[in-house]
Amino acid sequence: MASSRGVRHDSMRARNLAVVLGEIRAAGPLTRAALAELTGLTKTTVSKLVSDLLDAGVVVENGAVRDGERGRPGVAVSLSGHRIATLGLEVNVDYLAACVVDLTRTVRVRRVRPADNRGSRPEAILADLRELAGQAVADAERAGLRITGAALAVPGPVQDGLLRNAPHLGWRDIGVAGQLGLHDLACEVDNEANLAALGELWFGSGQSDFLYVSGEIGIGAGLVVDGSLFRGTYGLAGELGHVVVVPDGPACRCGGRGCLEVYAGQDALLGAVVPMRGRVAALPGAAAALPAASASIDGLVSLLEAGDRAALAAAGQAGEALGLALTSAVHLLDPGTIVLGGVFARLFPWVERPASDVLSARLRQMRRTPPRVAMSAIGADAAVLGAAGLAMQRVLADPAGVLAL
Amino acid sequence: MASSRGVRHDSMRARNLAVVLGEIRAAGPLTRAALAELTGLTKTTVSKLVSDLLDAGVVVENGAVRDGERGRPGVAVSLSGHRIATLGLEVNVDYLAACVVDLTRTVRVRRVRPADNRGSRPEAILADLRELAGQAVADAERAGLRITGAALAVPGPVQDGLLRNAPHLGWRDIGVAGQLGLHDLACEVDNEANLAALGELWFGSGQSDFLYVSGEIGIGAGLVVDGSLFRGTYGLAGELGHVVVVPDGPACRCGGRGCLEVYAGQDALLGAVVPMRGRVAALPGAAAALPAASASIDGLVSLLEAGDRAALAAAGQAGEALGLALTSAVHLLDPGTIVLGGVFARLFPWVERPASDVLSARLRQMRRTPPRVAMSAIGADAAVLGAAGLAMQRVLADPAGVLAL
DNA sequence: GGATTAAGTCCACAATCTGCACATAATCCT
DNA sequence: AGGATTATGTGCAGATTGTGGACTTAATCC
Repeated sequence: MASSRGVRHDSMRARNLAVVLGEIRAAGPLTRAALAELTGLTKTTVSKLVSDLLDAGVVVENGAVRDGERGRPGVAVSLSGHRIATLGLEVNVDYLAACVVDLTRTVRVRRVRPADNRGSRPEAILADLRELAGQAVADAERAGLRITGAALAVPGPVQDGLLRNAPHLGWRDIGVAGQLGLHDLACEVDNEANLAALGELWFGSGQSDFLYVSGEIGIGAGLVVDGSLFRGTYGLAGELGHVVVVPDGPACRCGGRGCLEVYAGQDALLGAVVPMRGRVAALPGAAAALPAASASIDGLVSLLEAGDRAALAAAGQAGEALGLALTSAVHLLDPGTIVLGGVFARLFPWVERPASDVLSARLRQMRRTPPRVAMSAIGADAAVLGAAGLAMQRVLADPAGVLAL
Repeated sequence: MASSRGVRHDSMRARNLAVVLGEIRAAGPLTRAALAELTGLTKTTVSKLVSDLLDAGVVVENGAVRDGERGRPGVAVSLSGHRIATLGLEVNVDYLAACVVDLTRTVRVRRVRPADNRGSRPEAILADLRELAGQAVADAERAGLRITGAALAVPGPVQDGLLRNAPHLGWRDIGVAGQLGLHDLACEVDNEANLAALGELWFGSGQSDFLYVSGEIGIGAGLVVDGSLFRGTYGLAGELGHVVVVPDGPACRCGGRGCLEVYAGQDALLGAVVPMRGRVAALPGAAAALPAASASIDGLVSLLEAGDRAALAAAGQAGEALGLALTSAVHLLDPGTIVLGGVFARLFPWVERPASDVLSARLRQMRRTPPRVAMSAIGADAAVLGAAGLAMQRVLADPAGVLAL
């Protein structure tokens, strides 16, 4: 219920530019005539707007199309990747990353710097990141791109631009964007899971309604409904990792008991398998520690591929627990489909079946078809890419404002 | 990502009318000068817009205000309850209801007709409801009101205007609005829980961020974020009743096991107390049936007031189970506060404490303050009132379109 | 090669908001 | 009291933007 401002002539024009640009983005190359049809504006107006967009280098004409019968062929316009681009950044536990993405969703620059950021001082890490960002921007500018915005993914909940609590970095209440200090470049900050969901939206399978499950060291999720992110009241929605799976299960670092993270977090997967009552415990040996080879997710995948029994049990249990948490999530959030990312994408062959089975068994009566559980189409870069995508959303939502048209 | 239409002159005006009207609604009586300040429009424009709103009977001038220092006093305008009103309707298991609400949120007409709609034929019930609606509209018209829209609350999930499944009515896939057949009056249909949440928003404690928990025969919830309802992808969000509380608990009618409804639904409260592992079962006698006096919620309240042990245990357990489900809901939905309505409002004194205790124990590390658990300020009419409120939202969102300004 | 069809542009016109001037109505100050 | 001051609300010319129909352009059809 934020008090909204009135519409003036310039905002009318700004809005129409955004509408036209949005239609070009959504429906591929389009002629001016088709745009007039789609937007309800007249051909005259569309012509003028498109002309401005061409001047700004946001769109290009790609030659005549004679898609149909007789009559003068139209000239299709589509997004241009030559001028406008945005910067995505990420701080995570063991690396820093930056990328530059153009309007056509092509990744133009990608830089990753391994680092051990556990328990680090924010100032030092953010100085490193600023340097990395500077390199990425320089690369992009050499390619003739203009960076119009940036966003930063961090491994923890963000409220009002403040990183509340990143347990694995040991950071609390850090005004990240301010300390990063990108000169002249607005930089939004958001949760890794939220931005990874936007990554899936922009660079993934092309759906616009899904719940992205981000299994990194913690487990988070980002819900996309009709192409936009649901953030909840304080921006803290989607904490799938702490959904209750077993009410009197083992303690979780969040203060609760039997959260999803206890059963399907990285610690649980990498050896510290916690039996869910009467299930895994019944499989002899499953509750024991896994062989040493599973000290990393790579190791675990090798064990699973080799058919190691304890590893299979661990993955199966994680899948079941995930299915239980997703059942609650489906009832509460009503996602279109479910996309497993991060660790769960790597473990997909072993995790998907148990999770789907739990989900469909429990949802059978309530929905004719339970949401499909799919694997994320993009890999570990989801969050950085999504950060660039978020910055790009700003351009598309208000090209006039961002580009000073 | 619905393809959006361009802005033309008339839509600019329509939007500005809505902006001005919205500001008057949100910030009480306001002078034209204050409106100009708030909306960013000029005094001239505001004057013209307000003049149209006065002509339409949507707002009234309420005399000069000399709120401050020197200078000519302004004339404040505020919403008028004299002309515009909307109709709220509800079909529920044991009654039909209709109400008429004016722009100032005053309930002008209220009609309830007890009925036993279990396993009934939709045609018959909806014909009764049409009659009731007709009476309410006639009452309103006698009072000089003009009904500009309607909405209908039904006890089950609604998708694309179709009532999917109302287990207690025995209805499946009913195009309710069509069968109701209100001539010339657009009628939206939505879930009882969603509309009760809007009821709380419009007629309750004045907050605009909360999760309304609707404990009727089933348990549902409606999330309001910044004054608007979150519906999920298919309009099925908020099914709190089937959030998993105990993964291997007793079977629920939804096909799942250990859902919240099993522990805190009306059946559970009225005698069929199902022990949650190792908790209630430990209280001797709690798992047994309650005395016969508890065949209704009224009876249960009497027992609780009399200090009946089994009843107290049942309410306490329901509260705990509710707390567990709400924990998951808070992590996923991030509501501002939690408002208990329906049965849980009546049982508030016995249910709130255990629910809050579970919630704060489990959220302690993740949030500085867990969401407050409050009692709904409005009673059993929440859903009908909310239905009228939804119809009113349409008027406020587009006064020009609805009132043909 | 002329008729037909459709895309894109040009130009006069219409809708809406802006900015400033001005009338109005109160308080403040002498 | 009466004039100065201050702020509200309205009238009028002007600016911005979209509209609608006529016109030009470029293709296919016959």
